[in-house]
Amino acid sequence: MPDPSTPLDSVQLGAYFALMDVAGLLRHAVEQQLRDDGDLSYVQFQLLARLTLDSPGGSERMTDLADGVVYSRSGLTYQAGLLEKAGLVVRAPSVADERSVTVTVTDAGRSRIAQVLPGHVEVLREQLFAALSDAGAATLGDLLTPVRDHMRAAPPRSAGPRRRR
Amino acid sequence: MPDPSTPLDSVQLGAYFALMDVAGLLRHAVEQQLRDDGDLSYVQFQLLARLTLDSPGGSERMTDLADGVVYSRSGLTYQAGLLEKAGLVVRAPSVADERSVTVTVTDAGRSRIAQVLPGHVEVLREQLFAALSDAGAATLGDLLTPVRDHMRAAPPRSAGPRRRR
DNA sequence: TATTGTTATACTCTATAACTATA
DNA sequence: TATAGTTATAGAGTATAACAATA
Repeated sequence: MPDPSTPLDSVQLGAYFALMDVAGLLRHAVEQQLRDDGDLSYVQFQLLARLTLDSPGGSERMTDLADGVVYSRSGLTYQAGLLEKAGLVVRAPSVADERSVTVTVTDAGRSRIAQVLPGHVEVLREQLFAALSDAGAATLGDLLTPVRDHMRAAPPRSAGPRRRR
Repeated sequence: MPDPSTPLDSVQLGAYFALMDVAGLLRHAVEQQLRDDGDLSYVQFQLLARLTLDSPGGSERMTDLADGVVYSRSGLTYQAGLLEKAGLVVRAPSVADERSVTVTVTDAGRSRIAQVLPGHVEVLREQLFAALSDAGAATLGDLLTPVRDHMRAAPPRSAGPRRRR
């Protein structure tokens, strides 16, 4: 049961800033690599990777893609539009529900991911795993996966009384 | 000694995506809170927090601030300009080296941080620490602090042979 | 009425390159 | 010459609100 309005202790503070700093630096390095090697933003890489690796048939509805990749619907429309213009995905109305749009990776999209992956892994090895043992990586995943699940489940901040302003 | 061009195993992959997802979601939540409660971006919060909490006399050189907060000099000039326009910091030429500019938090800047901090802590408790024990937070910090140090030390990616393009 | 997705728009942020001034 | 910082500029990304179409 978390206490209400006491400050965080220095251990928690340290974990928070370390997390944000590492992720920020890593994202910066990774954006660079993706842009150089495959002309992709990180969001575009996430979308392509999810369709290529996680999705049956390489297809998914826009709404399902939005959850866990992008934060606004219009942002997803924008990114999907860029991917489609580049020939990496195709959009088509769903058969079951004509309101929905199904996004599908193309062969070009799959090969773009393949093209980018080696350099991506190289950056991760150099930047992240050079200072993180295999056991450390396992622990990190075990710690953060429940956090991700919790954050995805909980409504961001609509509930609760609004603060001063 | 990391192997050259083999793919990452699923444990490492999982840790990587969990890290990026958690940090992305958390940053989103935190940006929202900072904007609502104190009209600050996360970068501005970082700058103010660093000056207020870490710096002797609340002052630091532009160059020193840039390291570890912002990635380009012009980006820092932009953010510092916004903070100065809002009356939260003051810029003045350094006495020792007239090329340098010293940035100093004002009282308004300190009180802005104080104004924003309770809500900030609340978000961290709800989003991050609700799914992370005290021991987990300690472990997380222990794992990520060396990574941060490594990433700050190593040149991002200027060295090494360039990839396909 | 609620949901899916798009569009228009406005804004924030970032980076590159050219430039000034001091060391 | 090298370093510190600013400026101009241009581009990428995001969010909000209004909208159209289907359920």
